[in-house]
Amino acid sequence: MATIKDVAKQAGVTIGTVSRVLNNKKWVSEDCRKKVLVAIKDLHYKPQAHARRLRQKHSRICGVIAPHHTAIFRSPFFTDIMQGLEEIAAEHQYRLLIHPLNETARAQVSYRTLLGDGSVDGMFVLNAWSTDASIRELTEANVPFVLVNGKITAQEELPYVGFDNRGGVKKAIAHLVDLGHERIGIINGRMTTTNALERFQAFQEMLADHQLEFHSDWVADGDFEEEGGYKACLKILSAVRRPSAILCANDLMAIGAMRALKDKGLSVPEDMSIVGFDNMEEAAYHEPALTTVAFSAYEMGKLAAHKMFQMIAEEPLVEKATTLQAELIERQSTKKIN
Amino acid sequence: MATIKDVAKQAGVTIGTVSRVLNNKKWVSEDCRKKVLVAIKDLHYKPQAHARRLRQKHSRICGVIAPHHTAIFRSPFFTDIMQGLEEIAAEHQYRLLIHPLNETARAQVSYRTLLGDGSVDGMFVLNAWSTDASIRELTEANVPFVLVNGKITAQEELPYVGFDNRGGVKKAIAHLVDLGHERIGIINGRMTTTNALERFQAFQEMLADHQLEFHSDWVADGDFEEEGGYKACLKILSAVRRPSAILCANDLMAIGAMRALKDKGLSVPEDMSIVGFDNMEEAAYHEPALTTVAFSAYEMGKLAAHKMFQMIAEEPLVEKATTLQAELIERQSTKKIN
DNA sequence: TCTCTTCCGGAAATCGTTTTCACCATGTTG
DNA sequence: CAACATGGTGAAAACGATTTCCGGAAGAGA
Repeated sequence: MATIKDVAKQAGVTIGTVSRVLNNKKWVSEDCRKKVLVAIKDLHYKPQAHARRLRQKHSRICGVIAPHHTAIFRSPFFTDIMQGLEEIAAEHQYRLLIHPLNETARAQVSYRTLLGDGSVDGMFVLNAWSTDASIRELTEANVPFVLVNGKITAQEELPYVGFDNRGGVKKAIAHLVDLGHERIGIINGRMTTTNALERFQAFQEMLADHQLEFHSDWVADGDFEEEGGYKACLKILSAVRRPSAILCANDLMAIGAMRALKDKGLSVPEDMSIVGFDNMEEAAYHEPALTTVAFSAYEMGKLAAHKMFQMIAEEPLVEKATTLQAELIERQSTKKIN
Repeated sequence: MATIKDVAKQAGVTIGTVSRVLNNKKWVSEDCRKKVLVAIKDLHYKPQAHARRLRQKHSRICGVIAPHHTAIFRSPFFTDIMQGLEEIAAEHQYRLLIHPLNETARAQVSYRTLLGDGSVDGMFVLNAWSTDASIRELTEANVPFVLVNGKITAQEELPYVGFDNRGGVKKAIAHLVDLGHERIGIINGRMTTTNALERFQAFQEMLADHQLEFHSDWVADGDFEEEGGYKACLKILSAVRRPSAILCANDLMAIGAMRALKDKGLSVPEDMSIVGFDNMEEAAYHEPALTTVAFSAYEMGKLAAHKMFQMIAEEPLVEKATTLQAELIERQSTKKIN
């Protein structure tokens, strides 16, 4: 490996001069610059990243971590976020360092440890749990970070990008009310997540706003999984009085719920209207096509990255927490009630 | 930020001693070790990664690059590979550095530049094109690398992990022959990729083996996309004599092909048998369920990572190129011919 | 008591850069 | 002509760790 010394010797100058050429600094004669450039090319010289970073105190690398998930690459949701992060990172010539977490590491992830070693200029924290107090370590680490699609319930406002769950639920409920529904149930996601929490809270508020009945028999947890949605739906169907519509906190559970309905001999939307969340690809192909509240995880990733690079550039953040607007996509799984 | 000097001062020892404690070296008294440990904890000290790496010449980081693809996180195929990489990396306490490539960067990616700066201990190259001669730079860079799911057509054998495409095609054709098919068409993927190339070559050979007719009217390119599969199928259907079965180089094209057949009023498998590749999730749900050749991208990722860590440990590779076996999954899209 | 290990701490070199500072020519101004 | 900018260069000091080498103290054996 050629070092800067070799280049200097070859070009007949000192390493200081080589460094100036490398970093496009002023005060290098055209003559000298050329000599150095030739030497660099001849020796296939490439500055050592670590040496450079040691001196410069930054790495052009951002970390990505999802503290509560094992198979980070398995979920289209995560990967959509990362695609957004990646594209904006590329624009800034930054790279993404993925922090794998095995079973033991996840149990006791220390953000101070992860950030304190200076290997990243910033950190994206994906899907943090609302109960994860250790997030607060991030603020002590003195490294910019952005919480994405999951934040802790805390007093202080941390840099955050997420979905406008209230707005989404509002649109969904308004749609169902428009169609004449008065008995509306909900299949929830895991309540440690921000999205599940906010969707459920908004659900309750919207029912109150429309002066609709809230019935605990019409509430079930589905854990954001297809199978969970199936079971949750069965539970709701076992109620003495049934709702006429069910709001599902994501599409996967909605598909599970529709499977349960089919198994029980009920048809969608004739016997039950279903609304999902996320607008995943299968939602459009499903029979019947699923009415759903659409959010873009990809856009969320881009937004998060933009926020990050503002912080890295030490520009003031116009808003600490940003939410993405929801769009209701009406398909065949909801129907006017008679 | 506390440095090793601060810790040394606090503990009343020299930095050499602190370093020995940090790296669990011998010749440190229990007494002294404790003092240092306390100081480290008190000061929230974390060794600077870059300084350490500068000295130690390795980073516990592996790079991941997909030189010919923009949206690396968009394909379940890539992300499955990465999930495999990630899990094995976690076992070795390695992290993954994703190299984003924007339009301009992709055009002139230089592996020498990417690897020469010493920021990664190894590099995974995903889906390299068979025509990409610049891959050869990797060998000069003196950094371990593994080609995954895509290799160049070259004399020398490079470290590679991929699918046993021959075996897969062999099983698919044998299955169709068993069912009595004699006229078999193929919808190809992009021919710059190893998988498409190998699948097509194997297809031709297997036809010859079974002494079946090879007809250029029954061959079409579908670019690995759903829409491409649709168009390619239409092209094949326009032949004067039609095949009775079509092999599709991936499931996405198979689904497109089946859509084209449906549009033309033909039914699968009654009028046409279809075999796909990859066993993507939708293949099982599709109506009719798709018979397909199953490969596991996830396993491929794990295998690639294992190979990588063998190389990093400087153990001799038992085999340079490894291929994953295929499994034929028979579903409803193929049928015995009368 | 002397010497020879054995065990451990401290000083200094090193990794490969960037950055600061000093210096020397030149040319410019008072 | 003195004083003073100014552009170009080299020498050396960081950056924060690891690693090597040296030497002192303690303990053992003669």
